[in-house]
Amino acid sequence: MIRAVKGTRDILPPDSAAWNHLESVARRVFRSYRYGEIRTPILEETQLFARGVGQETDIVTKEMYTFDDRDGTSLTLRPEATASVIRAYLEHRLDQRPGVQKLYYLGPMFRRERPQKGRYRQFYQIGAEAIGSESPAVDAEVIEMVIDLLRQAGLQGFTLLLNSVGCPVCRPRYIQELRRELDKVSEQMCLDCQRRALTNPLRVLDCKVEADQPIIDRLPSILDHLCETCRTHFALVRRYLEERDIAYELRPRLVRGLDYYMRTTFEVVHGALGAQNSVLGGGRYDGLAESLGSRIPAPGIGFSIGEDRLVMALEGAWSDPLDVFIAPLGEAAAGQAARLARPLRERGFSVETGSEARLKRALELANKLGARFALIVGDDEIASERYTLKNMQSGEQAALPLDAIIERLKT
RNA sequence: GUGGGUGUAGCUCAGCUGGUAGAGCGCUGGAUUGUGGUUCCAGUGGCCGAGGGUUCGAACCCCUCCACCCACCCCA
Repeated sequence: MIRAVKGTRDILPPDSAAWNHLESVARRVFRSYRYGEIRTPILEETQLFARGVGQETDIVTKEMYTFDDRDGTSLTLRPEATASVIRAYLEHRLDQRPGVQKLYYLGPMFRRERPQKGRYRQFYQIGAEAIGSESPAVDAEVIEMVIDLLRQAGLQGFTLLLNSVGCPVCRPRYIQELRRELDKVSEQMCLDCQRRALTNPLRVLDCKVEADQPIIDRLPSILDHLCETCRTHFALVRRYLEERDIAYELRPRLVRGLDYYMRTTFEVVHGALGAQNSVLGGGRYDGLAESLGSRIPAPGIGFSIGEDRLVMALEGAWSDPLDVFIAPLGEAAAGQAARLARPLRERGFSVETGSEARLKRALELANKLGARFALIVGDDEIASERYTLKNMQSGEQAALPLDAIIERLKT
């Protein structure tokens, strides 16, 4: 048998209802902050990600689905969306439009990693970007919005982690300092850290090995090495968040894996997600446009939610119950059942019409389908134009005209 | 890419020291007339992940693959 390819999966009903619910909450929240949807291609030129995400990142070096098009152009299935959004912003000169450009997106991303809990090769992200301003007030609103979204989606027990990773002025100085300190202590650390100390010292801060923690705690903190501009920016972001009553944990050790992040970075974590406890990640990326070769600046901040993980973290399956199961008795009744179904559907009720020969079978099926009501349409009903509406939970039933049925369904 | 775990019915699993498979749930039908859920009865369903080996005989032991899951790396 042909199966779904590794790391991809089918999302079937009733599970898909939870996804739809989450997506409609997200759209509603985005709209309330006046973000508009952007739909970018899933396929982009490889260069976009190589330069945007960062030549040295894991994503670019080993996780991209890349292939040559027939004309030889190298194409890649998008591993994330921010680079595409910035590309579109520049391509369509959105910088010429008034105000901050506020865009949201949702859809599949692709990374060729070993799948595990909360990690797929095709996974879904819901994200947003606010482009065209360096103001810390924008940072605060973006974070406020995503927290709002999580709340409205019904997520409980999550933690917002906040940090600043500096800018091209202060980060290199910090990394230099970090390297100096690591030279002294790295041999006491785990093998991974010894490797990281040489290749990517910032990653050492992320190490989860228990024995390394005291050592890491004594390493210099980026927050003590921010330049003046970054320091005031971060102070303001924090103040604005506090003014909005948004609780966060300061995590000077929070490092993001994509090269383009600068200044504000944040992440939301949730227990019960396994090793992949991050529900969302985001940050500011003021230099991204330039690294794509643009002369037009596009300073911005954004986030992206791991939809697969958020769905996993949301407890209780979202169900979409069947309102009415119509059980026609006999061939004459089938036509009448269809005539009754239409006005009910027009009013937004979900309706299924059965075709069971015996009422017993029809009710059995209505029960299995989880119908709230069954509507029995037989000869008596057709003659009197009063149809038997049965409440499947209580078992109560009554013969009612159509308008009364509609009223009853609303309960 | 590296480790660990697991592969038996649609699903969740049992199968003792090797004698060619079971349960629960589900699904289908029955307990007669236009009343479901509970109950009872019957039925459906499996090249025991694949290939090879040992053996009179393998779901079970050995080898090799493959798939899925979890973890590392890294990230959503």
